[in-house]
Order: sequence, then C-alpha cells, then structure tokens
Amino acid sequence: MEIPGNDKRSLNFIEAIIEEDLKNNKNESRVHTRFPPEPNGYLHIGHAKSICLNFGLAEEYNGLCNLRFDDTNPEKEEQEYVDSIKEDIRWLGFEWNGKPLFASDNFDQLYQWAVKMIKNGKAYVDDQPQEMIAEQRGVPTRPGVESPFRNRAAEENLDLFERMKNGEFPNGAKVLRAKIDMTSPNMHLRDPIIYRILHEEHHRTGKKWCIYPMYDYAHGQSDYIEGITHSLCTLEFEIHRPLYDWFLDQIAEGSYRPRQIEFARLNLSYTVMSKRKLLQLVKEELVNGWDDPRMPTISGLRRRGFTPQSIRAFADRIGIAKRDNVIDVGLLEFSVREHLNQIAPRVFAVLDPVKVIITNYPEGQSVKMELDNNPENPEAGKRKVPFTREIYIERNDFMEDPPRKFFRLGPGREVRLKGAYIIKCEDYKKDENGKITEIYCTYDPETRSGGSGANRKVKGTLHWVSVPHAIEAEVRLYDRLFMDEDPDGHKDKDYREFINPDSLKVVKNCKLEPSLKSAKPDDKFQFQRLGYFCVDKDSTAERLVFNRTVPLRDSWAKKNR
RNA sequence: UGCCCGAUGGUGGAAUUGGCAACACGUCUGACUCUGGAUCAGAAGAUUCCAGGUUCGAACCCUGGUCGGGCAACCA
Repeated sequence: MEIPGNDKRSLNFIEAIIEEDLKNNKNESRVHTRFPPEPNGYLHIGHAKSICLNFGLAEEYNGLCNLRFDDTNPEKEEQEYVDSIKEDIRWLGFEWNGKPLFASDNFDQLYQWAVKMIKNGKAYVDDQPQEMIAEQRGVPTRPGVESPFRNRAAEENLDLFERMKNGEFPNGAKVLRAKIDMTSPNMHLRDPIIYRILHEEHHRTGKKWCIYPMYDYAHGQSDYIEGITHSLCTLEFEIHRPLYDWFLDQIAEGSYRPRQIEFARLNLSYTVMSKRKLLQLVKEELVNGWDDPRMPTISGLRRRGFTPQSIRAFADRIGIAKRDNVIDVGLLEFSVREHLNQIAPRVFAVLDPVKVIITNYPEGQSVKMELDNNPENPEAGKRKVPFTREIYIERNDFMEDPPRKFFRLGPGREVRLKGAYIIKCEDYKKDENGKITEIYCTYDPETRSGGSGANRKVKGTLHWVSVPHAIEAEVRLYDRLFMDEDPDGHKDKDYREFINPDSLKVVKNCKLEPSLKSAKPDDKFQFQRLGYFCVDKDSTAERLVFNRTVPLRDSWAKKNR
C-alpha cells in the first residue's frame, strides 16, 4: 500500500533499540512483534497507532507480527469484538503472521508453568479474601505485610492449586500468588496474583477452566511461547516491566528473551479514547453505535470516509516517543484531505439549493458540459454534466448586499458557473419572510468553458446542478463530537457534558448532478467547493445518503470567523 | 512524600560520538488558479523546564531543584 507523506525519516527510539539488538545478534537477529488487543471493545485510532507500529516494524525489519487476542478475562470478552478487530486490521492493510492467536491457546502451558513455580517455592495459594489481600499489600509509600499463607509447603500449594482448577472452590475463595517481595517499592512486585477462580464460560475454551491467569502472567509468557522479540505496549505498563521479566526468569530456558518496550499512547484533541467511555457512548446511545462516523473508532472513521492510507500516513506523521502527547485532530483531517485530494472524483452537489433562472437561455435546451473528474489526476478522465435554463446554486453563494470581498453572486455581479458560462445577476425574488426564492440571471454565450470568450476573468466560480436533471439525496454533516479540546481533562465535569449538540446535521433534499445516480456505499467524492463525502451504508438505490468526511479548507470562512 | 517515567516553537517531533536547534501540522505573506480547494514561493514562531558545573564548545554529560504523568482490580 502506498502511504502518502511517508518519506524517509530518522529512527524513532524503538527502531534504534531494534537496530542495536540486530547489531548484537540478540535473539538470532529476529524481529517478531505482536498486536495484543483484548476483545472487549472496538479498535480506535489509538490502536491504529499501535497496529501501524507493530506491523510496520515487522515489515521494515523483515520480521513477523502476530495478532494475539488477550482473552484472559471471560467476563468482558466476546466474539463480536474479535471479528471486528480482525476486520479493522485487514482494512488498514496489514496481515498477521499465521492464524490469529489467543492467550487462551496457552492456558495448559500457563498452568504447567504455574505448577513449576509452586514446586520451586515461587508461588503459593492464598486463602484470604480480596479485601485482606488488598490491605496487606500496603500503599506505594508504605511497605506491605506478608500473608499468613505465604510459607505453605509446596505439596499443600500443589494440592490446593489443583483443586482450584478442579472447581472445588467458589469464586474468590483462593488465589495463586507469586512469592516476590511484599516490601518492594513497586506495588506490582508485592506478591501479585497469578490465577483467580472464575466460574465463567470462556468464549473459546468454554467450561474447561474455572481458574484464569492474570494479565501480567499470561502476557509475557505468551510472548515467550510465540517467540516475540520486541513486546511493545503503552506507558502505563512501564512499572509492570520488572514483573514481566521476573516471570520470564522463572520459566525461560536458554538465552532467548522477549523485551517489553513502552511508548506513549495516542491522545487526540476534541475526543475521548478510553474503551470504557467509547462503550458508554454506545450503550447510552449518545452516538449511533461503534461505527458512528463521529466515533474515533476505526470502524467509525471508515464509515466517515477515511481511507486506510490516510490513517497510516497519520500514524507515520505523529511519531513514536515516550512523553504524553495530544495530537491536534486537524492533523488527522489533513491526512485524509491529502489522500482524498488525489483520489476522489469531483462532482457537483448543492446542499442548500436556491433556483437560478437564466432568462436569455433557450427554454427546453439541454447541453452537456464536459468537466474533469479530477484535475489532480488527468487519468481520471472527464464526465458530462447537463446544463439547462434553470439551475440550483448554493444559497450562501448569493447575497443581496454583499461586501466587496464576496466573490460570488449578488445584484449586478458576475460569476463563472464552473464548466459552463459566466452569468450576471439581474434580479431576484423573495417570499414574505425575506427568503430568496429565485434569482434571475443572464448568461454570456461567448464565455462557455473552452470557448472564444472563455478567458474573461471573473472573481468567483460556483458549482451548480441542472434543475430538471437533479437527483436528491440526504447528506449528513458531521462535526467534532465534543466541544472541548480535552473533554476528559476536567476534574469537576463529566466528559459527556461537552458533547457537541451540532455534531450531526442531517440535510435532506440536497441536489446532486445525475452522474451520482449509480454511487455505491463507500464511494468517495469531492463535492466541489464543499468537501469530501462518501456514500453511507444506509444508502439505497431510491434514497442516496452521503456522509461528509471533512470539509475543504475554507480561507473565506476563516477570514470571517 | 515511596518507586518508575517524562520535559525541545501553538501541536507533534528530530538532532544516532559533545559540533549550524531538522521536518510535519497549524499560523501569516505573496504568486497562480474556471474549486476562496490544490499547487508554488516565502515569513514569523525556540533563553531546548530552572540553577549550577565539566568543556574550546552542552538539547545531549554531571549535581541539585521544579513541573507533568503513572503505580495501591481476584481488569487489560
């Protein structure tokens, strides 16, 4: 896949580590990464950053990248999510190594290794209730105290652990803990829990297990089993790394070791990125599902009209580093404009139509005007657009009393109809509310595009649609979902308070040029002078529905802000 | 008041041996334009968190601070 803007650049800190490892022939100079989502929600643009990183590194260094579902918590995980995750990764243009993998594939091995740790005196069964364990763990500034069950004999631990597995105890009755150091300044080293009892059916292993491993235990071991060399995760796991390494030391043989490296997660202005909050938006119907075009989910961006290339270019541009960041959502918009500008056919669509009657144009005459499909790409060819005496133009392309800098239509003013003629406004009609109902113009036959008088200059160029040929459509105009740059960043206010009431405007009865008749869901266009739009999946042959992906840059609007 | 991590234009983010503070987005000019788009040309914007130190020379090394983030689920 060709990614725009992907020029050569200096190495990010992870590439620097990899090149160092390669130089030292670490792990036989293999590069093997993995993308490890928990199937408990839909992927979002932050995951796209991680996907591009992990799969991108594998491509860059001739390595492999696994897809591994981190499915150690049967209470929250569902098949629907694994399906959507696979679809999103493929849509971004990546293919994982072999089959999709699951942490749950490793449950037997994980159990065996736990037994080994017990035998080595590195793990024990604790009978205490959750609250007691939490209390004994202490707080970051004070050491914890040891559990009274900490020094049980290995045989007893073995017996108890097996009976846990056999389902002899109810949820929460016992846990298996690593025996590390209750006084460690790192909370994660204070005898962390390895297994808990959960009588819960698992989406893949069914009823086979009633004990499930915790993340810290399952993750590194899965990396080890899969031969992962560089295990990339976000910053909040930094403090887990000593535990990651500790577990590996208990089970690993030989010199091969995966290495955990942390990078800063993506934050985007004017949106929220936590799965919990995105789930909440969906559940509370604040948006219309996970793929609502206002959502920062990959499925939402896809429906909004983003291309995989634009998301990849975005991921390239934001870089990889360790400090917290907030990326301006404008950069994402730039990336999609950049790509769509190259590939989107130009068409005429009038969203808020007002009728123009060209009084000196023959009634009943219809002429096909030839227009470029995409001036950026001559190979896109040309199309014919019918022109007649009555056309629609955009309501805001006319002003009764326009300022000097308004390069559009007004009484006595001239304007170019793109691909057709220069017209002059002679008169207009209003209804009793003062709303413009019709505009009367004359045209200059010499000024037809490509014709003898065509190079006469006028200030403005308008898009238009022939009245008798116009087809109607619904257009959905999206704006950012939140009005605040950091909706999540207010201690005293819930992020939902910042939801933008105008984030979706549905405009009906828009007038489109007839070539759009055959447009199919996901087709992308530039509605000339307005923005980039795509056909929504709600669209049918009878009722076309378009989503606005992003408006064109508009220096006129900006000047008037 | 413990441990871990971070700090470079408005936003990201380079500077790979201690040697001219890249680049991108954004902003502003101008040119061009049958999209007020795109494109092209240019500009502004940085005491590299602070204070000391080492050095001919420090964003980078040392010392001490400051500020920000993270860590106390039988979540991941």
